[in-house]
Amino acid sequence: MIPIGEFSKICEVSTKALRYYEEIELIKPIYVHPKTGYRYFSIDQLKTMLFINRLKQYHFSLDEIKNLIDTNNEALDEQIETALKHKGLEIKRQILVLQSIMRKIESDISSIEHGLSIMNYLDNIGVQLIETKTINILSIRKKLTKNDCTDGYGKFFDYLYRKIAAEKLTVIGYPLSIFHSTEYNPNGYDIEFAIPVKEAVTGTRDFTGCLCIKSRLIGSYSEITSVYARQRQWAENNGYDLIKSPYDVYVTTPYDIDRIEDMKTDIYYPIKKQ
Amino acid sequence: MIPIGEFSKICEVSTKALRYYEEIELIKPIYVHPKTGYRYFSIDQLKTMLFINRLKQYHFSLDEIKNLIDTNNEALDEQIETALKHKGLEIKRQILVLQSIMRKIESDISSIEHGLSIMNYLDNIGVQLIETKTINILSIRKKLTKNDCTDGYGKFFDYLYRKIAAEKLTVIGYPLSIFHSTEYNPNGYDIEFAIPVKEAVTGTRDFTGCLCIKSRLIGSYSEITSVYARQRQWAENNGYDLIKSPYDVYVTTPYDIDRIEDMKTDIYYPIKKQ
DNA sequence: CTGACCATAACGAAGCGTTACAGTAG
DNA sequence: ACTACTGTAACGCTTCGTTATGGTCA
Repeated sequence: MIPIGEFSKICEVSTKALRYYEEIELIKPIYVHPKTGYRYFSIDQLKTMLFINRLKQYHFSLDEIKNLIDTNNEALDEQIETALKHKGLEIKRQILVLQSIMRKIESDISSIEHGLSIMNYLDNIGVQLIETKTINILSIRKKLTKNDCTDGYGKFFDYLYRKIAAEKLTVIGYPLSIFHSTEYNPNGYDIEFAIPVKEAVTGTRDFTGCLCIKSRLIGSYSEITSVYARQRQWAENNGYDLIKSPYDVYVTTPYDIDRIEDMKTDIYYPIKKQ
Repeated sequence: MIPIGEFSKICEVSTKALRYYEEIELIKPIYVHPKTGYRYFSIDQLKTMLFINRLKQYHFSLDEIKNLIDTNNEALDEQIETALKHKGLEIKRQILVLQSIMRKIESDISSIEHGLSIMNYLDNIGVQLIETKTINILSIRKKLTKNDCTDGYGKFFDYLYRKIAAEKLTVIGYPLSIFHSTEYNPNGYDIEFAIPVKEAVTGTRDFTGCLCIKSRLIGSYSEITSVYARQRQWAENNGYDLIKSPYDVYVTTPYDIDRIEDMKTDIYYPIKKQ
């Protein structure tokens, strides 16, 4: 029977934490004095506590840990193994994210060292006025949630390309996606994926030409907001209003190139004179 | 003049977030209608907002961002560069931590696949009873905060080794550290760093021998709690009480070996019969 | 008039740390 | 009696998301 303070020292877990763990029913003292409320733990609970510590070190949340401990001992190890593998993947993803952040930070630092402001690139985003022509496109329109987006749009284009192959259609332009919902919507996006084709068949439609501004985004798609911001600024300065459904033309795709930094996307935004 | 909803869409920042940012004075609308309270932003604020987004992506806290933005524009870029470099180091550290977690997870998974429970190693920690001899040590005693600890104890031993070299003393044993404070203390530790030497000179003292239990820790020092837990369990089972000031003897040091997994540390805990 | 947009206000979440105040073990 | 330990209770931190309720713009 070990009082809370000593238990705390052995496991290197604060008494506050131990009380909190009791509250959320993660680990309970084996005995609580009915009058004083003093908590007492057993030597055997050390093992449990060390297990909890280890999982915490692996970035498991207390809730996840609780689920792993609550499990009755049948096949516990299997569940732990599954959980560990799962967490391992999560950690790997985090590492990749951090590494990509590192690259961006380094690139920003080198910008500054070359005398450029960190947001300088914004003013360098070119904007040109262009009158697009009406083209025939094969397309599917989808309402996507945030999650769908992180997976990338590849699967939708795959679908279109399969259809093109099956029906022997003739591709006459780069793939594009048309954003029917306004740019940012926490619930999801309404996006039409399209590929220009020669033949007018079922599933194709006319994509009407109009007056647009066009900018080229080079590099990761995550910079897209900057382009929209710049276009809006340009429109304001030149007396135009942005109107419905901007669209992106993928001049290169991830299939074509190795490095995200080389990706090229043209952003078109329909406009009209104020 | 852009109302909050549109501004939100352009920057991909929720309106709730924008209102919160106003509250903490990170970015304020240029105009708030006095009667309706409607917020309006300017096109120029897009740039600021995108800058904030970027720093957020780099894991800057809103507070840090605020400080970088509040700064009057003199030498702003220099400050940003400093901040970026600093954050870069932080990210690098995080990557290292995550990578070490990955290795541990993988090792645990392989344990389980070999039919071992994940906490199995605990029962394999050996404990032996031993009567140590009194030795002469050169030592310094320090009160350390948590931060000092994460840096490692190297610098303290460096100090001792320099002294040994300067005074031409004879080393007669492995370096050790004696924990005078009880094991876990949120405010810091009271630790004595020592190296056994032959000569009795200023700065040396007798380190009195006593009855101890001894366990060997192989691998990262972060498993130390497990050893303490195991020793306590052993003591309980065998009718001993742990008494003051456990100490660690570094049989290998980081200088000697490449892989943390090969590190060997002997943990001594003085005991007495109940 | 309707629907989309905006406002304020208060609570919640994760995992404890931090007072503040008072009883208890040895 | 003294001191170190323990108890409960309540608020704080960070960054918004989530209702709930009601006014406003086109």
